[in-house]
Amino acid sequence: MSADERRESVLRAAIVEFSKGGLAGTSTEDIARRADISQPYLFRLFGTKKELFLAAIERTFDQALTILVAAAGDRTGEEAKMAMADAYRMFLNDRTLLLTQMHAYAACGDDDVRRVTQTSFGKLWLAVAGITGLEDDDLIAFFGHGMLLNMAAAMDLMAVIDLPWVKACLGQELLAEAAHDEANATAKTAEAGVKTAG
Amino acid sequence: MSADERRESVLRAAIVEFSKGGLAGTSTEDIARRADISQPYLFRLFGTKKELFLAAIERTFDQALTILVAAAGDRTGEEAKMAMADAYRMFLNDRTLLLTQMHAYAACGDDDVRRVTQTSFGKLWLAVAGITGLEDDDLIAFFGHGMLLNMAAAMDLMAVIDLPWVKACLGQELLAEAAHDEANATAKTAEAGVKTAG
DNA sequence: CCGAATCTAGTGACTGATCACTTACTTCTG
DNA sequence: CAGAAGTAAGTGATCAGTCACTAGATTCGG
Repeated sequence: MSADERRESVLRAAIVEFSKGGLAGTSTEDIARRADISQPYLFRLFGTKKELFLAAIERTFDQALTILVAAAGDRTGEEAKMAMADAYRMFLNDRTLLLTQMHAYAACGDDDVRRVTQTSFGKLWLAVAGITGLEDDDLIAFFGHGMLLNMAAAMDLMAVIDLPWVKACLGQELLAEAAHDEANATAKTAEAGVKTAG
Repeated sequence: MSADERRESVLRAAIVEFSKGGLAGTSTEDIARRADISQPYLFRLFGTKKELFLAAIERTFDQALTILVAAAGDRTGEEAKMAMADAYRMFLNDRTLLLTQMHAYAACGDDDVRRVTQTSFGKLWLAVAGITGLEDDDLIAFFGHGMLLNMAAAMDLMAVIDLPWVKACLGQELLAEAAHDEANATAKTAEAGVKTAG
C-alpha cells in the first residue's frame, strides 16, 4: 500500500478513536491498531499525535461540507437550505464524525486546534452562505439549529426520547424519524420472533 | 477549613483546569495545586477523578441556570427570553465554564458523563421552558442560537472579528459589544500612553 | 477537670501502568 | 540494489490512585 493510501486509512481510524477520547484521551497505539499498522509507522506518516488530530478535525469538517454541497445540488436560496437541513441528519448519524468535531471545539484552548477549527468552520459557513445566498439572520438560525442538533446527537438524546423535554428539543422531523426507526426495529424483532418460533 | 468548604474550592479549581484539557487531559496534580491542597487529599474528597469531573459538569450547568433565572426575575414570555438572552453573554464571558461544558458534550461517549450531561441539560431546558412558557419551536430557536454562541465563544471568534464571515456569525448584539470593548481598550491604551509620556 | 479515646483535616512518599516518541533494524518492490 | 514500506524493542516521563502517617480538635469516663 502506498504511503498516501496508508495515511488515508490511518486518518479514518483516527477519527473513530479520537471520537471516544479526544486528543488527550486517545492513545496512538489504539489508532495504529485500528489502522492495522505498527505504532511507530503512524509517527512516520503524521509526525506527531497532534498533527494527526488536526488532520482529523479538518477531515470531519470537509465531510460535513461535502454532504451539504451534494445535498444542495444546483438548488439555491430556501430550497437549498431545506435540502441541506435534511441531509445534515446523515452527518449526525455518524457519531464518530460528530464527536470528533465536538472534541475539536472543546480543545480550542490549544492554539493550533483553535486555528484549524476556526478555519474549517469558516469554510463551512462561507460555503453555506454562498450556496443559499441567505441573509445573516437566516444563516445564524440555520447554523444555530444545526449546533443544537449537534449537541442532541452528542448526548444521544434519541436514546431517551421518552422524556417529554427531549421530544420538544428534537423537533418534529427527528421525532418522525425516531418513530420510523422504532417501527422498523419492531418489525425486525417480530420477524425474528416468527423465525425463532418457526 | 471544613471538608465541605474544601470540596467547594476544589470544585472551582477543577473547572478551571478541566476547561483546558477535559477529563483525560487534566491531571489531578494540577487541580490539587490550584486548590492548594495535596493530591491525595483530592482523592479523599472526591473518590476518583471522574467523580470530580461529573461534579464539575453539574456545577457549570447550575451556574448557567442560576444566571438565566436571575436575569428573568419575575418576567415571563418574550420579555423573560430577551432578558435571558442578554444575560447569557455573562456566562459566555467565563471561558472556563463554557469550555468545561464543551468537554462534557464531547465526552458523552462515556456512559456516566452522558447521563449527567443529559440530566443537567434537561434541567436547563425545563427551567427555560417553564419561565418563558414559549412554544417548542421558539425554544428550539432560543437554545439553537445559544449553542451557536457557545461554539463561537469556544473558538474565540471575538479575537478574529475582522474576518467577514465572523461578523455575520456573531450577530448585531455581539458586534456592538465588541466595538464597545474595542473603544474601551483604545481609551485605556491612550490613557496609559499619556501616563507613560507624563 | 484531667487525660485517654476518637475523629477530622491533611500530607510525603511511593507504585504499577500507560504513553508519546525514538532507534535501529528488516522486507519488499520497481 | 536503492529506496520506500514497515516493524520490534525500547526509553523517559507522567499520572491515577494507595499507604502509612501526623497535628489538632472533640468527646467522655472517672
